[in-house]
Amino acid sequence: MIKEYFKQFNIFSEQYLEELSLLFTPKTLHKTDYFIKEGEHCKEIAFITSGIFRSYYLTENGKESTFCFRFTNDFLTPYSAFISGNPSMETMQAITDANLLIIKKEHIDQIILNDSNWLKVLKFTAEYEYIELEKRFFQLQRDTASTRYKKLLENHPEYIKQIPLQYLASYLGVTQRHLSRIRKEIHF
Amino acid sequence: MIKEYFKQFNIFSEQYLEELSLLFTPKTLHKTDYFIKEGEHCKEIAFITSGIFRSYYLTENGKESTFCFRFTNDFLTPYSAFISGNPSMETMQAITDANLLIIKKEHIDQIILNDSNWLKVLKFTAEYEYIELEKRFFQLQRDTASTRYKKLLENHPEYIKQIPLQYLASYLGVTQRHLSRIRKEIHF
DNA sequence: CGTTCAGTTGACTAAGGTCAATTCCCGTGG
DNA sequence: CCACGGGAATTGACCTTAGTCAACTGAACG
Repeated sequence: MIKEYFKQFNIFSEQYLEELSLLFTPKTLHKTDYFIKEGEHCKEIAFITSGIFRSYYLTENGKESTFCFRFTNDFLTPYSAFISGNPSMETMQAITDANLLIIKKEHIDQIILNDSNWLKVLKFTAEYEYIELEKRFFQLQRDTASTRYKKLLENHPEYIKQIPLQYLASYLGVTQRHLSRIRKEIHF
Repeated sequence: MIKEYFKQFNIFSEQYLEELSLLFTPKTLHKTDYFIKEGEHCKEIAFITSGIFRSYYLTENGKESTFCFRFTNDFLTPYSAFISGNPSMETMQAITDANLLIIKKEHIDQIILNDSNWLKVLKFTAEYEYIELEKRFFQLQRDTASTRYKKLLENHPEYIKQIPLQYLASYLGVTQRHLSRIRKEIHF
């Protein structure tokens, strides 16, 4: 739940969070529907009440490179487009049927205006996202594809269970052909 | 200059920046000296008045993987260790003789305490660092080593001029042997 | 002139990509 | 219950990219 998420900051009163919840409106997406496409501006943010999303961007030769996945109880936003105001590089697509709670970006901008509690939350979020991305960067730079798969298996077994191999391969930065080789080698 | 850097935020008065400058103390490092080593906590931040630094971390087989470089007029800090308070993954080493202006982290913590101007600066910084890192991540995930080198040549020719190939190769995520191949192929 | 350090190159190996064929799985309709 | 159609995953054969190790070149400098 949204309220649960914001409680971790120990900043907002129960009543405030109650009111905040009212600003979100439900929305349903079906498998293969888009939340946002490359080139669009970020006009809304969503909280995923059910479903899985994939974020990808396009390479020069027109192929898709998977950046990340978002699951139930995650927030869903093209983060760099959200903070920069630039058009999104990412395309975010539902890979299962999904239910969202949506809030307009203009709403957010109003809420956080000159509010140092929200400033703290956004600073925390940016720092958190940085650290997570840095971890992935380190892995991508120094580990072999096989090591990356093994670590994913340890740290995020839910990825391997719930996500089609085609997307997993692209997330790990290899082809599906090669991921198959890796899986064969590991599961002996 | 430090004052110049903070002027971009249009937040601080000339006088405030003057006082701020006084909190920094000069320090000289020689080529191969360390600013911080892996495992240490981040206790100070530096502004580079002259020199070049390299940040790297260690891989499983004991090799070094170069994360980034910092030049004159950049700030120098193991950013993720700074924001998280955890021991640094990064080792930061001078690759030329260098002059720094140092400020203690405890000083910073005092200054920013409940100061919403500084909160804005730190939020901006975190978001900026996130976006820069995301760009590099995208490149690493989708481009070949050859493309990465070409882009570096376009966007940061100063890297190629000023940094030993050994470190450049590691920054690009390849061996020096392979970088040599790439250079040969490009410079016809 | 030797020494040292940075960069290049050759020969070989390993990791990973390409393309296409095949198998597996599962749902749906007869 | 079976047939078959389509999407997901695996595999084979071959090619390209990148790593390993070691020898070599070349400038820099006392």
